[in-house]
Amino acid sequence: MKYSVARVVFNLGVDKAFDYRIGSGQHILPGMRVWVELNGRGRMGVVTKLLGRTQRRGLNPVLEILDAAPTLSEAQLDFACYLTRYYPYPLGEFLFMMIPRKLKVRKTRFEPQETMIHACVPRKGENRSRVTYIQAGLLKERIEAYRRYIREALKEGSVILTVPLVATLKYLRKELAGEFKDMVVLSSYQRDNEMYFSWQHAHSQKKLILSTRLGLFLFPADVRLVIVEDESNSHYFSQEKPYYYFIDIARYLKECRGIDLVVGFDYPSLETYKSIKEKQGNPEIIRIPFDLCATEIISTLSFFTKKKGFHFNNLFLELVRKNLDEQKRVLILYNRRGYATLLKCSQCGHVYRCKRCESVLKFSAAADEQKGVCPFCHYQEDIPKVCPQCNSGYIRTLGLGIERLESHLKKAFPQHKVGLVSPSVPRDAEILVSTYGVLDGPYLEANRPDAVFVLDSDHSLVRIDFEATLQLYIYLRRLAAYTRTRVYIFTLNRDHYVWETLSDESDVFYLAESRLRNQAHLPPYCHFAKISLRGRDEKRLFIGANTVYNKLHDNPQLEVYGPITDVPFKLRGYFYYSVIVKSKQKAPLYQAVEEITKHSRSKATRIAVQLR
DNA sequence: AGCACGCCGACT
DNA sequence: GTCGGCGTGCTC
Repeated sequence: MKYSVARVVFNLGVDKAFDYRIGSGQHILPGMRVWVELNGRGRMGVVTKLLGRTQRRGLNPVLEILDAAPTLSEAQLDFACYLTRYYPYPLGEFLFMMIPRKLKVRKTRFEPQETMIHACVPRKGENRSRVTYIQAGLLKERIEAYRRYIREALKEGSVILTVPLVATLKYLRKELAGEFKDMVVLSSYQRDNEMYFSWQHAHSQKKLILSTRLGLFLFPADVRLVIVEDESNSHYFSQEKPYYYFIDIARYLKECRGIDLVVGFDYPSLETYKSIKEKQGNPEIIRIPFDLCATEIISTLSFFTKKKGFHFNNLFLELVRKNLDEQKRVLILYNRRGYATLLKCSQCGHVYRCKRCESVLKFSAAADEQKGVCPFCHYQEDIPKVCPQCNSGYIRTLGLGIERLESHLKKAFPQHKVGLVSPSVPRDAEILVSTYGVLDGPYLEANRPDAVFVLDSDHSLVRIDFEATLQLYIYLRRLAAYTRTRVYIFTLNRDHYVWETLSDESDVFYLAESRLRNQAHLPPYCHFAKISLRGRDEKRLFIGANTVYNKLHDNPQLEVYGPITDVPFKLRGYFYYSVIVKSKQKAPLYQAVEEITKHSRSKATRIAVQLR
């Protein structure tokens, strides 16, 4: 069969393929990148199919073949098509996510190494594909459990082990390097060339690939097993388009390729909890018993007073002192970065705000650089001593951040070493101060504190987010696993149900949370879409958001809420409104979202969708 | 994604 | 009158 036409897909907003004429002597295979002319300009596209002929006359020629062998395997083309059945994004969007960054740049050629595999490895039989859940309190224990699965799968093909954070990636590499010599690391933090090299290496036979979430898109054709570590971690959510829920992508890859999936966690997401409960796909479940320290809930208005300056309350001081006297290492958690939360002129009351966002600049004195910092876009500004607005008042810093907390602690405990710790700057001291972020990486597990004080547990409950309680529960339980003797939790809401369940079996909390989610029609008991509109003109955006709302409202199968203003409402010069849509059935929701995204293509207001 | 085409308001 | 913003449709 002689092919004379190549069907090409671009990374455009439209879900459409274009046909090009193959010249004599051009050897093209599906999955190759080609350079062609579209609408009068050169463009890179991916060949998805070869055809004998088409109806259309006067096809443009394929100008250049950029690959000596396909950049994308047939398995990847197949998977991209599979994903478009579940997401309202065009095929090209997914195809280009599967190309390493270096090869997305204009006209870079690709000459594969000899060892790279291109042939499509046959799928494993569907009925033989398995899911395994591994629940263990410590990463160390989970890694031990993963070893056996990696070893087995490597006999047949490659293994991808994904982690939510680069810090965890480094830790895992160190742990696994001894046993698995042929290991490749793939992460978006690598430079283009380094990651290109890793990518080529990853596509040779039978490799163990350690990666952040992009690994599931750059998978080699002989992949046999995917392991998703710390499944419920919030870093697995894609922050930009296309929005996806990472564990779903792993599940789709499992179904599409017929491979095995191992899901590891200390505490699962409610989706995963539900699917385990219902024994979906007849999973294998491995539970390693948990070893938790005691937790103490302390009901108090605040851990400090502000009469004539800042004072910690006596109970807090007493408890910290008691632990320090026993030579214990204390960790103090407070979830506000920076020194102060507000910068204000003492004379005219002028408050510093971000130039691009709807936010108040917080004050940071870290690394001895005094700056106003936007908590959302990280815009920075030097703050003068005297107010530029009224030229007379001096600038006051108000509100408590961990940097100021650290300096207060230094004053309260002058005999002891106090230090700030963040996932990126681990440090050793008798009193450590940090935000909750430290719980996401491997740092705390490797540097276990003796006692922990959680000072602002209530803050996390106030968040307008249905995942807030679960998130707090997971953080507190993790703390109890990493801490040697005791976790002290300060709260105003002593009667919140999360406290009652904290020291029970985790099932007690999960059952309570599931019941609430079910009553409130929240995931995993319904399908959920957040349609976000972005635009520079606030009024027009609001009108656009209302149009979206009205369009959806007419559909009796959908529950529609909004439009609501996002947090932050304004970011980097753009305003944000969202419409929330829920539905018992998947089909009507996905169809409605498809309609909305198709018919609202306007330059002034852009739409993004988060589906789950 | 870009670009052309066509519709509408506002202004030398 | 025309200039220009913006919605719509099309690109092999």
